[in-house]
Amino acid sequence: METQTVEQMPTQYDALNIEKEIYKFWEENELFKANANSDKPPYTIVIPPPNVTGVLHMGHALDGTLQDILTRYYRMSGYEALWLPGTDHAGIATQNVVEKKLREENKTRFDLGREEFLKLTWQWANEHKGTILNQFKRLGASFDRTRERFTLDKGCNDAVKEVFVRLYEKGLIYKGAYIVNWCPRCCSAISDIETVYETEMGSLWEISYPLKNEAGAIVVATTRPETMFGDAAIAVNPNDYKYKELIGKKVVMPLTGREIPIIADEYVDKSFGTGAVKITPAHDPNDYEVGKRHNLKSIWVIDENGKMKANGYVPKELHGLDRYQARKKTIEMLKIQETLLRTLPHEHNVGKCQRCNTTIEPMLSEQWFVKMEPLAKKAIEAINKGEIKFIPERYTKNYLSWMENIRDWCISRQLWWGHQIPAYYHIETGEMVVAKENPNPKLYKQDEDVLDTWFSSGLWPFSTLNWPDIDNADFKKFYPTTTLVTGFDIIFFWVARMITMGYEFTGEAPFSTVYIHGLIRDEQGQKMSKSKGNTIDPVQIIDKYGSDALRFTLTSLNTFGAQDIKISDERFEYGRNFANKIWNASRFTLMNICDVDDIQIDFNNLTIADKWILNKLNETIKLVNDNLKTFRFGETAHILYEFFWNNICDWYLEISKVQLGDEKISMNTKRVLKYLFDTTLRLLHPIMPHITEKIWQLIPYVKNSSCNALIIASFPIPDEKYNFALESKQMEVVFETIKSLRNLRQSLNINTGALIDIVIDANKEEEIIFKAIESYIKRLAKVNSILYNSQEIKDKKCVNCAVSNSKIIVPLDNLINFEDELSRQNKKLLKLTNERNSLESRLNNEKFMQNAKEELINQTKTRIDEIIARENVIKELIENLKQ
RNA sequence: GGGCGUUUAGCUCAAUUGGUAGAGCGUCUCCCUUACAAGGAGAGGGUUUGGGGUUCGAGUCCCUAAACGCCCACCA
Repeated sequence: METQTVEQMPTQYDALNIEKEIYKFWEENELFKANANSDKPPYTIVIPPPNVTGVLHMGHALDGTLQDILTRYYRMSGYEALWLPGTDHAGIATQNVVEKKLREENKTRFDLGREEFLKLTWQWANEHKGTILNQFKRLGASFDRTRERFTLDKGCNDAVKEVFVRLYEKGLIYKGAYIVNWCPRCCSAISDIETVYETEMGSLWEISYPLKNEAGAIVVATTRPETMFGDAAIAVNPNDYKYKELIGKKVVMPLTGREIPIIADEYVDKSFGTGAVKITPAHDPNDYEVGKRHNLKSIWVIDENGKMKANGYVPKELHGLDRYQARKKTIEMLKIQETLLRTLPHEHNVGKCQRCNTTIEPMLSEQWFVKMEPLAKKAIEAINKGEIKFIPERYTKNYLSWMENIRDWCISRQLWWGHQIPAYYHIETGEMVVAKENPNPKLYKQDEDVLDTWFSSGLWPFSTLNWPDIDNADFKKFYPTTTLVTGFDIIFFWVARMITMGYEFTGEAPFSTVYIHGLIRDEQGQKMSKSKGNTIDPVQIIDKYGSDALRFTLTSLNTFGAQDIKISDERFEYGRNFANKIWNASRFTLMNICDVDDIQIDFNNLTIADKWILNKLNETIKLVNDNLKTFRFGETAHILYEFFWNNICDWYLEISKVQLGDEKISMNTKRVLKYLFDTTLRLLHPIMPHITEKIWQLIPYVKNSSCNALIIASFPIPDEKYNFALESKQMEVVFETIKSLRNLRQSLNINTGALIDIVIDANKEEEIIFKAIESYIKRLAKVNSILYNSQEIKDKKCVNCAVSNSKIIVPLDNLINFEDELSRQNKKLLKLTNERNSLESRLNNEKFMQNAKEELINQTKTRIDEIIARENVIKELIENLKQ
């Protein structure tokens, strides 16, 4: 790393350059690389693989930051930490991108053929693979890229085939004809959870179906008149007296004249619409079930592209028409025939393809499914036994209710980009063989379909560790993984599947903890999306504010259990300002400790302030450890911010200026400063890795031969020898005194430059404390002299303030506004009196005395004594002011 | 329809087993004091969404109402 002297450090932190320099340092020294042969206990996180087509968004930035914090924390805490990176081949998304490019050249994938198309897609994927993970690097991600994986690489493909074959042999994978969610744009089946429902305003059309051979008709209500050509029956509720007589009769369909029966089925809701439903088994899931019960024929009238089929069931005028045009045309035709009775406005939920937002067409087709129930069983038990914990816990319920009502998973996709299903059909006989390899390529042809992307993602925690080779070092060392970090939006898509697959194939939980964080939203709480144009690009934020600033801000916003995290560009100023504060405080410290010796802190030569800050640091160490262990990231950030800014910067550094000027304690103060910064930078490192690494390496002596980088330095743990309860309490007097005097100066409008003289009227006990802290008071409150004899200023005009149980008197030569001062003191007194009254009423309450903890009672008594003493001081002041 | 979450200062959010509310930003004063104006010092600002209950004591626990948000289910 470049050497730089403290004097050369600019007054503003140059995040951009320093972050690049530091990341390079980590990479060149291979500090992210995990060692499968080490003796340390493992800590493993596998990245939720971002889409290979993707670019970094704020969700990744948050997710990545949290994973990096954990990885760095455990790495520093003595674990063999592995954060395993990789990308997802993202079946539909990637294929869509490549097809779009082809379309620009007026080509389709069919023009190229499967082999050529895949070649092109691989080329594209390989070109883009690096993009997103390189963007993760800007975040400071300490993942081990020597172990980087891709869900479609050879190893993952082997794992997928192994899993598919085993599940098939167990009877847990089957092929069958069912109604699936069909996306006419993607031209593929999709699973239930890839279908999102949106409420839309539509119409409910009432169509009259005349009875056969007699007068009268039955009126059905439908939202989809274009499917009527596939009707196989009209259904009514068996208990519906309106239609009792009609059950078993036939109707003649309008437009086509085909005859269909009227049947009775419980499924029909008497109160909805007209109480009569047309049944279209090939194009509606409920109708399909009804059809099965009544042995109805499935009639396809819409094809894979969402166009009307050109068959005998569909009127010629509609052949090849898009489903929406066909709907319009059908209505027109019905109107002419006067069989359309009414059109009612109707709000309903329409299923859309999660990927392309096209309206789903429920369609009967033959697909591959995973039988989920037996697999889910183990995954449910695991949670109930506590083998896997969700954090926050409430997501457990979510997960369980989904698992308990799980339905079979449609895993085949009519795409080319993905894991091709390892099923082979005999060219002549059609006999099917499911196997990892084609038994004879001359005789067998592989199934054309590929697997749902989430099928391979579901194996990610072990496929990336070289499963099914369970004897390899990585799998042995790092599986099961430790923590999974992700957003709640993919619990079902991904987490649930990893758990089921993990148990089925490795016999154990793929991870012990699932940490669920919130989702990033814009200032208004809206989801960020490109189409809304409300996205904030993390890379731009890093360029503008710095990576550590981004990380710190995101972390601080991610308080425990938060499910929305609202951000705006300006919010990152918070992190930037903090980074800058760290930078400048460190500059100050480094300048002052450049000649520090390499000797331990002399505990016999510590000042009250030293002991206070060491005590505070020790408390902070405990809090940070506790909060990081329990995934309280936002809280950790706040604790560190508060400690660094309010304790170190606002007080200790100012006090250290006094101490550094005192020969007797100067060197020991430097040692304290060194220890303080060394330790605090370690605490901050997981959240703000770059700036802390940079500064830490500039601290004299801390970078020794056994550890030349903060990233692998040990994380602080609390140590009793730094507990100084008494001195910490005494320091409160310093703070109170200085604050009171500052307050006084401000309210009396005393020139900031002017030094004042003060007289302290204290009891013996407190006088000792005040004498010990005189130098701090003088410096920080700009005091010239301190006297302890109030007699000397008896006749002077004075203004006073109460501090602890003492009185600080400031003689004034110039006039002050006694009215203002009086009201200020009265206000203070009132506040104290109110507090005392409230506390006293507690003590007077028998039940409180019975029920409250003794400690609390004692605390209350002590507090009352304190208040009384202060009240007396203030009352006296008020009397003086009145005179 | 079922489930979950949220509601605290003008805004964004804290408050770890119930002990009497804090921070950042914004506002107002003052200050370029030799680490930092991306800074320092100080001030103002809250019947903790409404109602009821348990308790000596409730932002915190229970009931209830409302508003907002999310997830699941998918009635033509």
